[in-house]
Order: sequence, then C-alpha cells, then structure tokens
Amino acid sequence: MFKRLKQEGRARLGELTTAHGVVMTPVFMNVGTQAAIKGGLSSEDLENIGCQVELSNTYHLHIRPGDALIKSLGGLHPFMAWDKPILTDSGGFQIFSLSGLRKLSEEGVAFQSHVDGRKIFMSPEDCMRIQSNLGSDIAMAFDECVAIPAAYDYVKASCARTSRWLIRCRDELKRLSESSHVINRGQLLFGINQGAVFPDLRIAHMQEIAALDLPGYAIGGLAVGESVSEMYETIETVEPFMPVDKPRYLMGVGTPVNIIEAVARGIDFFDCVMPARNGRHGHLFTWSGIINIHNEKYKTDDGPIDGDCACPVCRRYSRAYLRHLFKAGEMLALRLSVLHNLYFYNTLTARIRDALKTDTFAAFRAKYAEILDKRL
RNA sequence: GGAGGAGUUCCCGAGUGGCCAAAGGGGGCAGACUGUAAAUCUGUUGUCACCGACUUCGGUGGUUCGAAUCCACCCUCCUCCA
Repeated sequence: MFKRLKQEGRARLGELTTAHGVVMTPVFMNVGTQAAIKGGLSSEDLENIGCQVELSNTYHLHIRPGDALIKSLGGLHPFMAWDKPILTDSGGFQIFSLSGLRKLSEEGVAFQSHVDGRKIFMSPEDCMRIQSNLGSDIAMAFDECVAIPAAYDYVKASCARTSRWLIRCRDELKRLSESSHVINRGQLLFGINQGAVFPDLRIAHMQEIAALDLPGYAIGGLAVGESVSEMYETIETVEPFMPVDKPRYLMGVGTPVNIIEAVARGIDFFDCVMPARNGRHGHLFTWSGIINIHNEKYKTDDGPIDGDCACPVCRRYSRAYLRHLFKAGEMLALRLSVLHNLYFYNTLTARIRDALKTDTFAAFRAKYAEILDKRL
C-alpha cells in the first residue's frame, strides 16, 4: 500500500508499506544480487548505512543456492539475516545481460547457466514461483529488457509479449497467494514498462499494464544504450500515464544526478550497481563530485574521502590509506569503498526526502545536479 | 689461480645479423563501468619539433650496406674446482 505524503512539482514524497515494514520514498535500494552486497558488506553493515530495501536476483538465486533451499530455510529474510524489505528482480535483466546465453520464446526463456552451462528454463510462472519461494516483499514481473538501439518492430512485439507475460505473472502470484504453503502472502507485484525510446510504444505499453491495477509500476529498459537525454525524455513521456497513487520504480538507474533528475520527473524507487561496482573500482562519490582514489594526487592526502560525509569510513580513514589499500590489493579497500558509496546513495535519497518535506527540493536539485556527477 | 655461465628498456624476462624502440609478465600512470557472468575490462608506459627523427640492450673498439644479436679487450655478478 502506497501513500503519497507530499508533492513538489512532479517530485513525490511517499511511503510504501510492505510485509517487512514501511519504506520511505524516494528510496535507493541496495543491490545484493546473490543475497550479498559485493565488496564484503554484511546485513549489519546495511543497517548501519541507512539501507531501507535490499535487492536480490531471481535468476542468480535460482541457479545458486536454489530457491527451494532458501524456502526450506524460511526464505531470504532469515537466510541473509535481513528483516527489512527485500525486492527481488525477476531475471528480465539477464535476458539483456546474458543475451548470448539464452533463447527467448512465448513460453519463456531457456537460459544456459553462466555457472555450469546447464539448461534452465524460466517461464513467467516459474519466475513467480521462485520469487514466492524467496519470500521477497516486492516481486518484479518477468519482462524482456531490450538493448538499445532496437528496431521498432522488434520492440513492439517484445512489449506485447511482456504484457502477456505480466498477466501470467499476476495470475500465478494470485494462485500462489491462495496456497497455504507460501512464506510471504503479502508479496507485492510490480509491473514493468518497456518500449525502448519509442514514445508511442512506451505510452501504449504503460496504459496496457496500468489497467491491471498492480501494487506498483517500474520503468525498465533504460540505461541500456540510450543517451542520458533520451532517458530523461522517456521518463517524461511515460510518467503521465503511470498511476499517481502507486509507487514508481526506475530500474537500474543511476548516477546521483540521474536519481535527482528522475525524482524531479516523478520517480520514487531506484536501484543501481554503480555505487558498489564503481566503488570496488576506486570511484568514490562525494558531495562535490567523483574522485578516483587510485589517482596519484591522493598519495599523501590525509583527509577523508569526503569532508561532508559522516559515514564510518570518512570518520576514521584517510584518502592516502584507502589508496594504499587499493594499490596493495587489500580487500579492505573494496569493503571501505562500497561502504562509503552506499552510505552516500542512501544519504542522497534521505536528503531528497528531507528537501521534499521542507519544500526545498527545487533548490536541492539546483545545488547538486550540476556537481555530483562531475569527475574531480 | 682454473673451468663454465650471465649482464636487455622501472623490475622480471624473451630475443642470437635486417620484419627490434625491442615479445610476455609485473609495477607505474590514466580511463571505462547505470534492474552485477565485473576485487573486472581498456589504453598507455625511452626522448622529441611524435605519419618522422634521435638515443637505448654492462663498457670500449672492431667486422658488416646493416649489430641487442658476430669478433677483441675490459668491467661486474653467479656456479663449480683448487
């Protein structure tokens, strides 16, 4: 159940109630694909950096360790010792990212496991059964994330199939929720809008799925090859057709500025691997821009990553030390960097919420949208 | 004292007459990364006036149209024998 608390322009302040608690939006969801944040963060760390929602992946957990095992251990929440909300992504992104290892049909997707090569067939119904076994609070519909550039006719046919799959997802989840064996009866299904950068396809598809009156809606298939302006334009195109009183999730996006700009265009939920992956690669987000801690200029820098950051890393360690950890190949470098970056992203959305509460989001946007993505 | 072996660009290490400014690692420097097959990948790493020129393969001389590669002497290091 989603409640809109406030609005400034198109930007919204809200809260979504899930089986494992209330999520204040706009929110950044922390990506732990295999029920773990890469870089060595624990569930306890997530609590300490203000994480509201953890995100895991259906395809990856189905392959290893298997959703049946996780269900037998009580579901993802006890399994990873995280009792706050969890969203599971459907595996639709793997249709895009593992495009060389799968075959698509009306019935579903035949993946060749990237781990051991074995065949894994996933229909929309399978996808819902897996997510039900995982026991997540929010289940994503099984969609096809289409790479851009894409041919119009292909995208049109793909959207039609994604719509048919969505109905199958909804019906299967409904059937499951009536069974006495499910571990999370209150699981929310979010439908996913596709259509690449074709305005008419985006709108038609959004209208189609909005009619199903689902608990939430996502914009998928962005940040997969289009320009940033095309991404913003696509959000602006679709947003008026998204139900007003339902949560809106922009999947896989993005940079700090992308998030601010998407909030300004009416988005509530975000997730992105960028803070974790780029952090592991030495790119650290600060309130004055992005630094590459590998750079020689930080060799003797005894200041924190960010003087304006209150995270556990900035309170204690210097840039020079962090740079040394990277150069020396110490895994602590990865852990501290990811910890800082995720703290930054969670704090970014917390500050956006604060700005919305005090009707100062426009000023916040003007102040930070210029600098946060800048390389220092 | 005798007998072998070796000295290559920041390091290790290939190369034994022209296709060599010199393979491949490492290290250094820089870049990419957006619902994670990523602790990954890419570029660069003698100098300069850089589509070309110059200097470089322990040192000095020599052979040759041409040498890191062949010859002579010298220097240094390693192994074995006394």
